[in-house]
Amino acid sequence: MANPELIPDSTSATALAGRSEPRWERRKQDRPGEIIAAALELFVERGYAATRLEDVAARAGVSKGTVYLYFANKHELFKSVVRRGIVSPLAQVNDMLSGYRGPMMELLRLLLRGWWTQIGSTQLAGIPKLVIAEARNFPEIAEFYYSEVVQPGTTLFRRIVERGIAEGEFRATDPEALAQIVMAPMLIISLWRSSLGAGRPGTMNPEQLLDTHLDLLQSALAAGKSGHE
Amino acid sequence: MANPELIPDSTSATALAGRSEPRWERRKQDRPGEIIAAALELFVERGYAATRLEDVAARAGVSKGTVYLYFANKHELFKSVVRRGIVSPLAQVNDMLSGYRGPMMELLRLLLRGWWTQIGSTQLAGIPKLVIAEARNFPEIAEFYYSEVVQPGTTLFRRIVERGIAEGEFRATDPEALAQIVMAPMLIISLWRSSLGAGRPGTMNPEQLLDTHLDLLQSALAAGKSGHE
Amino acid sequence: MANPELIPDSTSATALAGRSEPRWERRKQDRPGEIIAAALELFVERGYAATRLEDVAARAGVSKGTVYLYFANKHELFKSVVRRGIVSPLAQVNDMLSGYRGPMMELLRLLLRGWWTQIGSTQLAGIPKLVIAEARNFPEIAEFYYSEVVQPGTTLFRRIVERGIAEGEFRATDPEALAQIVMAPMLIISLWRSSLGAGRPGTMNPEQLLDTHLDLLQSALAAGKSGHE
Amino acid sequence: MANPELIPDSTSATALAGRSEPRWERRKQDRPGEIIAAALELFVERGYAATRLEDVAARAGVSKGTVYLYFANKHELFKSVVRRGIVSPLAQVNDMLSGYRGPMMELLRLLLRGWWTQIGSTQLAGIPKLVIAEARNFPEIAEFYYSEVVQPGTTLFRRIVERGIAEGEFRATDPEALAQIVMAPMLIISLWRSSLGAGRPGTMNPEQLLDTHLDLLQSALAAGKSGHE
DNA sequence: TATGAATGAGGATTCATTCAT
DNA sequence: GATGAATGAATCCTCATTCAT
Repeated sequence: MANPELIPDSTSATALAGRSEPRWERRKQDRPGEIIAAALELFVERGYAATRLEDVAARAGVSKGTVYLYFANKHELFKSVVRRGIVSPLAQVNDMLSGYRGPMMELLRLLLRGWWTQIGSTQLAGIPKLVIAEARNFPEIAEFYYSEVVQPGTTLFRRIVERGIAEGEFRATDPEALAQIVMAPMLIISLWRSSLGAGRPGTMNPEQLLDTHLDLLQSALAAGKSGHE
Repeated sequence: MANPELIPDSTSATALAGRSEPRWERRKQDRPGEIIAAALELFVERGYAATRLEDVAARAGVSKGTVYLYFANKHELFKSVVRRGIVSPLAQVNDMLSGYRGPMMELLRLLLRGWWTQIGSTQLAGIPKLVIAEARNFPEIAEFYYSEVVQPGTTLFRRIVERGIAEGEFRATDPEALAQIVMAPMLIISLWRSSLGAGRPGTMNPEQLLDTHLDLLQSALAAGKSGHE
Repeated sequence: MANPELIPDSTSATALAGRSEPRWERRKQDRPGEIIAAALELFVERGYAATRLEDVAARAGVSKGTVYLYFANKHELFKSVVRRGIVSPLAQVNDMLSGYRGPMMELLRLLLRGWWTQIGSTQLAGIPKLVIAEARNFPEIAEFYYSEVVQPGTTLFRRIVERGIAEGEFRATDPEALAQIVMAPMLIISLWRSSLGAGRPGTMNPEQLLDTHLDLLQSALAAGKSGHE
Repeated sequence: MANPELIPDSTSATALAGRSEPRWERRKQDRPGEIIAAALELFVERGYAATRLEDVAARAGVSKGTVYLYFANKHELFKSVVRRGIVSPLAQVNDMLSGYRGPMMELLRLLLRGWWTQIGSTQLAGIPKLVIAEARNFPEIAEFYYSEVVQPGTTLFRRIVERGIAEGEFRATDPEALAQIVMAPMLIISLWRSSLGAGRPGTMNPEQLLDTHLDLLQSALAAGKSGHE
């Protein structure tokens, strides 16, 4: 049996264009893709255990048995949902990075804003909630997410910060903690949109939040250079 | 039947003293308290659905039937766990605030460090994960958490910021977004400790993270004052 | 959890008395015993897979869930049925043997007739069919039955035969094959009664069959002594 | 639709020659024959319910749908397997009998040894286990097996015995019981080979068993003539 | 109060069967 | 004829909940 969730997305030329559609659009006859999309919605809405396979099937427009045609069991379906939900964002980020030249602060701005248009505003924003909620019950997923998202993400931002410091753009600060602080608002936005904020539109303005966050970072990192001299 | 989870915690004189024990310690023969404590552990570890009442009973050292003596059903037990997990932190925060006089930046430092010793480093840090994971299935809990924690918390920090700006301590910034940014690392720490980071000690240094966060805030908010003049 | 099927039958003073009741009668409140008895009937009637746990529960007069209170799953219930169905006959046989003194031919007669009254004419006669039908799917049961019934049984009869030969009562014959031949009619009777013959009363006369078998054995083994001289 | 299982086997000239190949060899493109052969193996190995049609199809080298091209459903496939497994042996026996002249004891020896080479040592030996295990769930098969195998077989051996007695070759004995005793070892061998003994090569020596059986019969029946006079 | 045996609704999973291609 | 994707009835099993003691 083929592992449909591992089929890489063909291309991503438009990655920086700001489309809000997920990269892995539902193609005609892409049964596993349709099932994963339906499962993502329901898992995010209700959580793993409260999601019945029958509902996933119904939302995907197939029968219960069809789900088992493509996924060995609920556990595997969940893992496929998360894997695909991780693979796709990673590709987006790589797109954002490729060939960047310029100030580090500008890169941070590009990444956070790109994250919002490519990921944060899409269904993919539901993945962190899923992973956080089920990490204890899915050690494999936790390990996967840690090594494929958390670590690379932290490393990415740490390197940007380190480069900024090295080039005199930023003042000296603990890079590890700084990287975590830079990423924090993205997590807050994801979680809010897929959890408490789900029924409360207007309670959070993600773009405003990200912009304020970037402004503060710029001030803090620039200020440090002269302010402490 | 009494609602044990609503019994207020006796006193809180030692709130700022830095104890790491939860305020609602298990008293002798405090059956409901023991059950709630056991339930909190298991709910955080496994999630709501994956936690069996039988295991809660076993961990509390009582029988399955006894749980139903104090809680109408699993739903109510969960709500009691979260309510008590919220009531307690709120009391702590109020303690931290009462009678503060001094610079706002110092108050922020006091609050975040106090949060770590009083809440973040205790079992109570598991509550946010619970609420985030089950918000969709427990609208009542979501509403409760939103109105009792999120809104008051945001308001609290917003007012501090506004006062800091008014008094010339901070530069002008969007207070709502800033409040969310100030709180973000506390959420990140809570979630990390109760989810992905559970089996990965040493991957996060909360106190370092909070300190760096506070330093950046200080730089950013102070920098602004002159930087934009 | 206690292993109810391993609780030894209290006594067996009446072992040779020819009761047709199973030794492990259903005691008041012996839930597991009642469930095993019901399961034995249904497994023999329909086979393992075609027996629904719900039907077992219904025949035992309990609910579905109660079955799982005493047996981890269908597999374990089946194993318990077979184990108890083996333990009991073994005790019977030991009773028949204890303290026997006399001619070996008489012992064979005693064993086969005792088998009929104690086992062959009771529900226990259904066990061999179960084991034969499911041996491939239950290697553990197969191993258990082989080492606890087939081997000891063959050894028992082989020793009787060998002793008969040594004492000049029987003529020399291959003891292993002879033991299998001596036992064969018991298996034929068991299988007939629990399978093809179930709806065909009168098609087999087990006592007549055993008597004829014993007569033939007597003739064959005695004849040999002089016939080959 | 043709009933492929009723197509008679072409010839049987070599019936007494001792081939160990089944008579109904798989001919080129004999789809139903291939499916039945695969089904026989799996039914014997696992039992009726535990055999999945998909596995039968796979072993026969066809697709699941193809099975339904030739057999209305699983039930019918099973009946076809058993019918063909019965038709074939019956033809073998008839071959063994045709034109026999000589002592009855010699005929018994011929039949039992012929049974071993033609049936007992082949896959056909699995049929009795199948029939015994599923008799209750397949009354039609039970009836068929009873009327086509058990009754004719018993009648055959009864007549041989009666003739032996009438001609003074054997001593007087209950012919019905005797017939059953004569046949018993064949059943024991079949069941052993297809069940408990499947993973235990060397635990039974069928030819030795049959020879000992025949020797005992000869002694018993001959001895009787003079021994009881 | 406290217990734990008993219940049965709910949901994951299997697999015989169908049918469009 | 042949295929195998799709279906959904059937059944195992879990666990929240009840209640007699």
